[in-house]
Amino acid sequence: MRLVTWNVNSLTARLEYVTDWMGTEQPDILCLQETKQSDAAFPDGAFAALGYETAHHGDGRWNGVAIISRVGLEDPVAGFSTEEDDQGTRIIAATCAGIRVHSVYVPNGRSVDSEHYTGKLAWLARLATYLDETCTPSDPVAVVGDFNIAPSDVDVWDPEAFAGMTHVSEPERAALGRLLEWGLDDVFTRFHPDGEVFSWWDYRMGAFHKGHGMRIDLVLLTDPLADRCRSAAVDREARKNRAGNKPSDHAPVVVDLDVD
DNA sequence: ATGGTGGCCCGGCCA
Repeated sequence: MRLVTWNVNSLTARLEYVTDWMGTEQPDILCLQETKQSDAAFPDGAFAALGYETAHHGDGRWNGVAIISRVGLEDPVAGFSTEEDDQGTRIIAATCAGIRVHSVYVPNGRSVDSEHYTGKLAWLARLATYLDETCTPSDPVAVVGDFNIAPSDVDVWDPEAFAGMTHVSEPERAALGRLLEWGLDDVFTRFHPDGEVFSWWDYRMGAFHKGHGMRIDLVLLTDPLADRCRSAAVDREARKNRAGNKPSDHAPVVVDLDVD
C-alpha cells in the first residue's frame, strides 16, 4: 500500500499536475494540504473518475486539507471540536483500509515572537489531545502532513541559517516529540538516518537548485504500521516543472507499507 | 539586499 502526503499549494492551480502524478505514482492514500479551496469547490469528481473517494476540509482561501483514497474511506471527521481550536481547516481524519488516517497542516508560526507561534504550539498540543481522545497507539494510525517543523538539524540545509527562527525551535521540536512519545514514529528516518533529504524548498533565490530545503512534511505511524514500512522517499522530480505546469514548493513524501 | 517567488484575488496577505 502506498501512502503519500503532499502540500500542493493550491489544488485549483495544481489539479492536473496532481492527477498526472497520481497516474504515474499510483498512491492508494493521498493526503493533501493547502488545497486553498472550499468544500464546494473541491474537485471530488476528478478524483472519483480515477477511482478514488475523497474527504475535504476547507474554507476556500487559506489552508484546506484532504484525504483521497482508493482503498476505502469511512467515518470522516473534519477539524477538532471547534473552529477556534482548528485555526482554519487544518485537520481531517478518515479510516482507509482499517487505518485511521489524519491529514494535517500545522500552522506556520511566522516568527518565534508572534502570537501565531503561540498558536502553533497550542495547535500541536490540541493534536496530541485529539489523538488521545480518538485513537490508541496500538491501533494502525497515520498522522501525515505539513508539520512546519524540521525534526532535527539534519533536516535543514543549514542549521545556522535558521538560528532563532521557527520550524527548528526547541518548543516546536518538543511539541513534535510529545506526539512521538505518545506512540508515533517518524518512519522516514529509518530509511534516511543521515538526513539531508528535504521535502520543501523556498520558491525564492533558486533554493531548490541550490539544495536549500527542509524536511517538514512528515509521515508519523504507530507501531503496527511502522513495522510494516518498506520504503520512504521524497519525489524530488515533482518539485521540478512537470508538463509545463508550475510545481508546488513542496514535494510528495511517499511511503510504501506491506499491508493488504 | 527587508529583496527574492508564487498563490490567493486585485491590494495586500500568507508562506
